[in-house]
Amino acid sequence: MTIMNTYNDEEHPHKEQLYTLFSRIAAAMANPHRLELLDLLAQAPRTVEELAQEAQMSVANTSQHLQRLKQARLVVSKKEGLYVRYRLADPAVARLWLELRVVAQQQLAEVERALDAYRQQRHEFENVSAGELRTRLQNDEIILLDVRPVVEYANGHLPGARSIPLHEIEQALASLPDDKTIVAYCRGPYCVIADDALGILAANGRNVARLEEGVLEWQRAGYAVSYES
Amino acid sequence: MTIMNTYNDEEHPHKEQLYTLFSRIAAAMANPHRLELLDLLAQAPRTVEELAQEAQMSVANTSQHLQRLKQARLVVSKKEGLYVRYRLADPAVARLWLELRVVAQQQLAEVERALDAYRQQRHEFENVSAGELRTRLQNDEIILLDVRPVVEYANGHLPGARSIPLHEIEQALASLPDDKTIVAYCRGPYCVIADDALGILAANGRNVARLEEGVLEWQRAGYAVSYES
DNA sequence: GTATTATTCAATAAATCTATTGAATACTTG
DNA sequence: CAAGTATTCAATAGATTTATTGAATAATAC
Repeated sequence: MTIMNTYNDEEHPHKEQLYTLFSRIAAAMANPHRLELLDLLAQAPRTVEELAQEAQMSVANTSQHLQRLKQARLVVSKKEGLYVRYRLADPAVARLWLELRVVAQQQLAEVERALDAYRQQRHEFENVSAGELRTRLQNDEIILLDVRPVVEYANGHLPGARSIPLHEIEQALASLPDDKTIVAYCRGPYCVIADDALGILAANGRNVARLEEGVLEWQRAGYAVSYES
Repeated sequence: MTIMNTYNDEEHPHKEQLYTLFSRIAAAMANPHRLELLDLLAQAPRTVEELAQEAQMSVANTSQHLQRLKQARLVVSKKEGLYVRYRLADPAVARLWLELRVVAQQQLAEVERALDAYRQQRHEFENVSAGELRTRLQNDEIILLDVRPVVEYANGHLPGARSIPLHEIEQALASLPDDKTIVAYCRGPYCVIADDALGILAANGRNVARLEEGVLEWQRAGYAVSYES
């Protein structure tokens, strides 16, 4: 079969340049470590060493990956005294990362399997939807906990959420009412922090449930985010 | 500085698997040719040879790139007699591609420059916004032309648009009223087909304007798409 | 059956990407 | 100024990606 093509690259040599620019963004995201870094930065800005620690990689390696992200303009850095603090270049970057996960989860059955392997208590706790959460929170029927590190809470959290980082859960037990369901959330559906927190709470006889959405997903659904405590 | 991390990979070895799965999607998009293929498939399903022709690459090379896209579940293929026809695996893939371009355009000034180089008549024609188009179309003040190939029009087009592929513009001139502004659109802001069409129309004394949005952008803005003529 | 056509496979060399290592740089503290 | 710390740079080897080429496969036409 022979096809005629009337408007192609012969006449428009600059088309390839455009696709090359777009592909550089994708290439910057085409590495599991860099995605983890983006994921962390989507929660809150961080220094190189903090990122290296959280992502369990060497500082030099982390620095190199950050520079590739920076070159693609997905993140920006600012020198703060002795440290260099990185953050996402724009909220649109977080949306792109979210959209990537949507496609992955829809198309790759492996994601479901890997998620079950990673979040082993995934099916142990009752899930609360974002909509349900809002009404039950307004009716004062539940307590909502943000169990991420404080820096992430400070960078934006769900309205009405109380910050209790995972490692402080046990000490905070006494201050939590035992007549209400405690709902915990963390970075989103691919994060285990909330599961771990709920495990501790459930072991102490509390009535618990999980919100799978993180701040990003909450925002994407059109809900507002709080920055004050 | 030393940092304590209480919930990391030591305890959760499956986390890396998840990020690896996500990165495979990005890796599949990390090549200009594959993005061009995705872009074409976002307009309409096509056979390998059609894609090779449109993207100006060898059939073998096109086939290999298509298989990488297929492996990442971004496209699916169906054997139809002698041909293999590829299409996007899901509308979410088109949304991801759109989101990638949004980030690129926002963050990379080079995109603006490359776009100007590619669409040399970019600033020659008046632009019509999607909202304005709708009202002016309802008031019967304009004619809206879809100048993409017929297969793409058949795969979905803006309501009220008339299909006149670029290479048929000259013959169709007589059938176009000369007392109305003619608005043309094609695949979106990174496509020159509409510019070329408007060039011909303007040279023939018509009053013209361009709609930068393509069907994808139109849909993303929440407007409905027609499939009938 | 044979010839034809569309697509895929296999093999290769050039280019790019990655993690590691140790050294270099830049800023702060005293 | 010297010492200490966070980050980046440079060099390297191993792995992955790419385009090209020619052969292999599968469906159709005669």
